[in-house]
Amino acid sequence: MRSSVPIPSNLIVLGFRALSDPLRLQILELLRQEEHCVCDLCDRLEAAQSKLSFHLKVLKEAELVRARQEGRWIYYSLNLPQLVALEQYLADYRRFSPMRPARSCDSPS
Amino acid sequence: MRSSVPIPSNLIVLGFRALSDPLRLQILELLRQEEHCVCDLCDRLEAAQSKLSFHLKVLKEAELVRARQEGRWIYYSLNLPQLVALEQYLADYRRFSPMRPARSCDSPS
DNA sequence: TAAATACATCAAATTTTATTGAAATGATAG
DNA sequence: CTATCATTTCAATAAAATTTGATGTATTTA
Repeated sequence: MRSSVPIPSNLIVLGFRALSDPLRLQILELLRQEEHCVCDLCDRLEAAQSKLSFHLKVLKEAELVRARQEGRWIYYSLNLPQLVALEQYLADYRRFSPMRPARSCDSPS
Repeated sequence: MRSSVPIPSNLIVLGFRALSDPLRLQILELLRQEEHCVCDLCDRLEAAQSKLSFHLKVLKEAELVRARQEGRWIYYSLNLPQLVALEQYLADYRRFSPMRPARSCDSPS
């Protein structure tokens, strides 16, 4: 076995990627209190509908939001468990990262 | 006032962006236990040196890692405070949420 | 001093992601 | 059925991120 470093799950990577854009973070900010339909988000964020639709898709594929259809509106809301999953991923660094002195580069372990 | 939705800080966005790549997460995974020099990371991750140098720069600009020079080696290590800052950013979503995440059985409190 | 090592940086090529406007879909009301 | 509204999807383009190989810069060793 050559690379023994664990490869992070795709959903984790997708999650952080989805969070790595200011507009998407603003969307989440709006969804924090209550669900919103797209036209609502368009108004609040002053962005074109197709633009928001794209970013909502990124968020949905990362499972950070959920979509619920009611009539011809689609309401988006936070998917908190996945946000918590990312939080936990980061929390593990705080909890299980003992700071050790470096081992010398040229002395084999 | 046109858009009243708070714009997330640049360091937060940079942080999540830095976390949104499998190789970079693998780097952090390796740095979790101890600091490493670049050549060490190259070996462990089987990646070209210039490639790692690029990704380390991304991580450094996001302030997720720190670099310390010793002789001709540069040792990288986690910058835990910034990881915690991102964790906190996500934790804030739990506050205004209608649901409470289940508490894990083995984490008493 | 010359050679070797560790790493950064640059430029070019490639890949990925974002933006835009228009067209398509799908629900609903008349 | 037709018109309308909310939203998605598409295609073209633009912009950004990533990879790669070469080169540059210290630092150490011979």
